[in-house]
Amino acid sequence: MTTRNSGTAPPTPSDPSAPTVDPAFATVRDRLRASGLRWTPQRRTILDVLAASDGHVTGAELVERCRAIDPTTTPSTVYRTLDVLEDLGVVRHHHGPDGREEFHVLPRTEHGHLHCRGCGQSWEVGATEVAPMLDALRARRGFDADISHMSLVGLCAECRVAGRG
Amino acid sequence: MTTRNSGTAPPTPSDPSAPTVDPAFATVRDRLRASGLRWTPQRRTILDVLAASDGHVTGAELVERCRAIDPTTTPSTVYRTLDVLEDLGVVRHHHGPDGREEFHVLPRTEHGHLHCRGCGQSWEVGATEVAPMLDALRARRGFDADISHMSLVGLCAECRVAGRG
DNA sequence: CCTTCTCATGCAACGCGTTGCAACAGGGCG
DNA sequence: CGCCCTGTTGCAACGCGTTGCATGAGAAGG
Repeated sequence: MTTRNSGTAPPTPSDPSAPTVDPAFATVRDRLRASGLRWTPQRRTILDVLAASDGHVTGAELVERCRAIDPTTTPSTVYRTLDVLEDLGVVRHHHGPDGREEFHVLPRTEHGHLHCRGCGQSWEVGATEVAPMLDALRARRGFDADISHMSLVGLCAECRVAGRG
Repeated sequence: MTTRNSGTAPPTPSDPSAPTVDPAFATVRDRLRASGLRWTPQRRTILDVLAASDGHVTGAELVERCRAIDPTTTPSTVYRTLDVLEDLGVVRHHHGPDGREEFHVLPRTEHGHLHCRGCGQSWEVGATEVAPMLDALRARRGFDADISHMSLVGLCAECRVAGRG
């Protein structure tokens, strides 16, 4: 294992050869340690992959990209690390229309997801847009729904007009 | 297999030795044929299982129950038949908190689902309860969400008080 | 009853994700 | 520096669900 000391230097974002990294990633190492957890080469690989990803990525895609960096990558390690990172708030996951996992990196704002079963496209839906329903559920049932895990399947405007679905 | 007759029984117990079957199941055979599809022993097995189920059942459970009737049952046949039956409206499926399939037999009214990640319980949520959100989505985005596929994960009142999750 | 057209079945293999377990390795501490 | 504790990894096996393909069997028509 190459145990070099690159990448995670807190005070100096001035290495011109290194890609610019979101500061949120830089703290992960310390946040792990602060919880008694470990910083390992495998976790660094996954963090690198996440830093280079945006939007929605499936679990399988992440595994594949990790393997591109380190061919010895194992699925179980990736999925277990993703669980840990979700606890830290680095990623959020929900389930696509087929039940497969989709991960969202560093969500700036809480949001849910819409998936069109006609064209397969998907959209984000902001917290404010579903707030009335969430409030209603909380008021009537005391149920506090996690919007970032929400995934609605249906038909988009285009596909409705086109008569798909 | 205790085949009890449920509350609102229509008055036609023609064959006393045969279990009383919900009339909705009786039409399945003809509706299949009307679509150029076939009525097979395997499909009959699955229909029998469904008729004896209520509430939410996972795919694996259905496979297992079919095997109890006919040990030669194959998963692929069961899942493919469930797809067909979903087209006919006999079942509806959604994905549980872990992404696994859950089937709902003969839904009387459209409804979505709430799953508590604290205690694992789940509840149905009626169409009217989420109608405002659906209307808003349709109005603002033209997106027509399928409520019966909706599955919200969160914390129920009890678990919130207990500080779980 | 037999033919024929097509749908359905079973099998085997696959894909995604999870789990139990033994071995490994961070990293705090003396 | 080296020990030790405990979190982490990799492996192998599993569970759920899907898919491609060759074979089997509904059911309509002669």
